[in-house]
Amino acid sequence: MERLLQSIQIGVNDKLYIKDPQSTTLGKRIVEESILLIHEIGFEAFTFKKLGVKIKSNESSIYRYFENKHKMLLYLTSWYWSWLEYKLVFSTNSMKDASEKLKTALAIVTQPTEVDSNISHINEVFLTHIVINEYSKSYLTKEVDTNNKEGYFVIYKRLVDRLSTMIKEVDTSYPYSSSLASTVLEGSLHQYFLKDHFPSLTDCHEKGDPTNYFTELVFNSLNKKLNG
Amino acid sequence: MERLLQSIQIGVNDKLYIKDPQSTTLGKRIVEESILLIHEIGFEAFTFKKLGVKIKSNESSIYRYFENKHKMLLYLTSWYWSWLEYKLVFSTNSMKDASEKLKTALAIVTQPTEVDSNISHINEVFLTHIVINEYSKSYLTKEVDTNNKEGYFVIYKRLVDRLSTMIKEVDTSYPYSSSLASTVLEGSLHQYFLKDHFPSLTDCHEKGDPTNYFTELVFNSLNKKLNG
DNA sequence: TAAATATAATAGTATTACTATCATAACTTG
DNA sequence: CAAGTTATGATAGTAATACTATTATATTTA
Repeated sequence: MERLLQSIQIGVNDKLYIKDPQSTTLGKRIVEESILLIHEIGFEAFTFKKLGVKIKSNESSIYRYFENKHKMLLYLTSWYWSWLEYKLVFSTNSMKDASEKLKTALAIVTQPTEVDSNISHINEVFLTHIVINEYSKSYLTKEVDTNNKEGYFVIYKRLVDRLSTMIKEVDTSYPYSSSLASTVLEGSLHQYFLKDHFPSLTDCHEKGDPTNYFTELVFNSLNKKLNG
Repeated sequence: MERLLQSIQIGVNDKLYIKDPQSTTLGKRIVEESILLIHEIGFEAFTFKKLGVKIKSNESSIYRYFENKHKMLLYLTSWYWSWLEYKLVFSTNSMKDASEKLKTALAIVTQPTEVDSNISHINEVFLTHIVINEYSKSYLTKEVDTNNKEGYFVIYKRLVDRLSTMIKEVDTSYPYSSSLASTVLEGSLHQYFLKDHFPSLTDCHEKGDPTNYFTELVFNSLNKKLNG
């Protein structure tokens, strides 16, 4: 799978950048180092000026790639969801049994990202951390609806839809497949956050816990039980 | 219940303010109008200067009540969770059957806030909207751990704990009571957000849907079923 | 080699998120 | 009711942010 992923272009909405950062060395460095810097100091404290210093380039050069840091966050998180979507599709598309398929899908979206799969200059471990800590900020804004109309969230929406479809394939009669799918995706990020900062609010302390918790949650909600 | 609530002091951590806004007319106006303004323009665009203009007072006077707008958000959201906690406690403490109790609790925490119960100068409908749209921002920061140590999230944590305890009272063997409780609280806010901005990602379009969805989700996870 | 393009350097602006100081208004207590 | 205390208001000032604009200098390409 790693080899397959290496040859694939992770595609994000081209309105998210002014100039495609994948197209130049500087662009790649901007993306690469922005992940490290946001991870390090957090999105609030992150500025293009600081990034410029870090990459020994100029603030104004970064502005030629991204309109502002919010669009950059949308770019990075879209990249992440696109990457997850590929992992999901490759792992499940050959599967026939709907329950096994859903089980695999749930594992993909709830497992921790532990190794940098070296697709590119992008550090997926740090990026996952950014998604956990900052993704909500990308849509909890007054501009959500316009941003949504411009297609900035299509990849995430498609991912929820894929999960929702897999849920329906296990139990057609279940009326909350979209809610359950969105709960799993959002909830999984939340459980990882709680594990690090509010351990008393979660039971997911060990590696496989989020996957087990959400797998049980989903299959207990559906008529056709796993392995049953 | 409304009468009971009227006589109760909603208590928030006193480190969240410099001077207790409940203690003066100006303080109450600051809180009252901040809710309207944050609701109107969003937390990012909200500033003490703008609030000063709105309440025909001075920026510097507001700084005498709150250190900064982040602490103000923590104050407002703490107030909200405290209010919800009282509603939860009053509605459930006389109940004996664990399942019925949990069912009632889930209804309280997932129901939409539709009427301003007129406890005070605080508009609970708008405040609920603020919690849905801004609460995550209060903890998704680099300062979470220090803020947490200072007790800024105690009320929320106590609420999750109450829910978690009620879950355990229905099914002692369930190993994810804290995760389930935190999923319900966070997930409920998320479903309301999706309903307004990403309707395709949720099935909760009608009034009672979030309550039904989460009630089913919880009871299907537990051994002792509702009405069974 | 000239032209085109990308990047770097510098300067400048409005706004934000404050702090500090001083004046005045309002309330409190002797 | 006067004097003191405290609350509020007005103004000014600062460093940082989030940009825009301009010009200079590399680097690439035709």
